[in-house]
Amino acid sequence: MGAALALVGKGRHFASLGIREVTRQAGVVPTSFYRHFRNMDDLGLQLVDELGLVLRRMMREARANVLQSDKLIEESVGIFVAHAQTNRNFFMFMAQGLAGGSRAVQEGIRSEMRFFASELANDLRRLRLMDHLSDEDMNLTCDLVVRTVAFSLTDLLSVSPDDDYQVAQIRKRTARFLQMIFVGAGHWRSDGA
Amino acid sequence: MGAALALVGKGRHFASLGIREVTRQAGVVPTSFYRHFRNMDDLGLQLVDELGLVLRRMMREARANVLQSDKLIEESVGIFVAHAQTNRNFFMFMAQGLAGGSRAVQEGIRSEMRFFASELANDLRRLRLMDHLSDEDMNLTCDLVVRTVAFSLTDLLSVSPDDDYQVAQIRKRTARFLQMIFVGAGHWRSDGA
DNA sequence: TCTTGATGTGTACACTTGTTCACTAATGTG
DNA sequence: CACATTAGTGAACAAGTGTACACATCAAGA
Repeated sequence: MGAALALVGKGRHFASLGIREVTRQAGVVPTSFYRHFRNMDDLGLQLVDELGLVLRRMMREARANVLQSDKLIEESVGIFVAHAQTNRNFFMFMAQGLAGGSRAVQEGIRSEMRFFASELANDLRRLRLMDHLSDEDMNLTCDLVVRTVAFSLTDLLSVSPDDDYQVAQIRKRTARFLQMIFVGAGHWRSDGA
Repeated sequence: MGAALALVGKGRHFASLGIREVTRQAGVVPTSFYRHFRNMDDLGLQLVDELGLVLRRMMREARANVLQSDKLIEESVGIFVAHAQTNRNFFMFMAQGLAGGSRAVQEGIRSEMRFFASELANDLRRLRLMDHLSDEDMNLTCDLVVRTVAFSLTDLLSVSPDDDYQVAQIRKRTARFLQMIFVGAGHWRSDGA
């Protein structure tokens, strides 16, 4: 799995990886592959599972560091960007899987995102933010937030992680996107405005 | 190019297509490929060009049909969904290229999206909508709108085009996303709210 | 210490792949 | 008509691919 991620990190698309290629990168003979996975799709699914863990770690850290701050959005985006950089390959895999890849992988990533959005909704409720929103509209909002961040991920991954200026630019832009969404949510009338 | 799109439409990822595979689908001998393209990346780039045409056609139709209506958002989303269905393979290719694919293809698609967003900004200015936004914030808003629609594209493409219920659901949800964004933009103070 | 389960190895096979080259059929322009 | 350009063909080659099978290594538990 590490080898596959490494190749993805080098710019290859997961869908184009072959068994031999992956095992070669792993420094292992091709037949060994079958000891762990039935095929590449299987490998992809296990990567999605592990991606789930990464996302959960990120969420935990966000929750711990963002409680008391009034700069909730900037902080959260900052944490997201930091995690995306340290787990760059994982997030590349995720971005790739959002649209392409096997049906199953795509569905897996999508479901991780749904989970993430619903956790975000819980947190906002707990912090008594956006209290006027119906449950449905709260989910709508959080879904939109998660999508926006996910899209920013593709921006982030398309620039060098060392290009501090561009990274800061993306961070700022993402934060402003979220601000605009929350302004919209703040003025949203759940009874059909 | 049609053959490549057809394969993408069948669920294969563009990045995983090979020359022989494409020519086979095209009913032509592999060597013929080189009469038209230097390699698969080249094919991808030409597809991006043609995608640009498709998007422009869509824009023209949206402009023609949406002028007088007060349901601007719903209408526009409807037109988008309709085009996404009739050019399903093209839009699949686009969705795939958003995150993966070769650097050049990705940059091409991204630049189409930027163009689209700036055209949208022009239109809104011309209709004297969101007049209080600075140029920069107008661009921000339109960029967010285009991203949101692009993400909805991935939803749309992951359900059967005949599943009218799900398609309608996605259309409604997308429209509400956009409404929320525009509510946010409407209350946005360009001097740092 | 012997057994067992998990992991890795080496060889083999039948296909598929990208690309080359010289050749042929079709097309439209002078 | 003749001619030049464009598109398609068929054979060939070295390299890479997925997968099967029998065998080797090794850690852990009895």
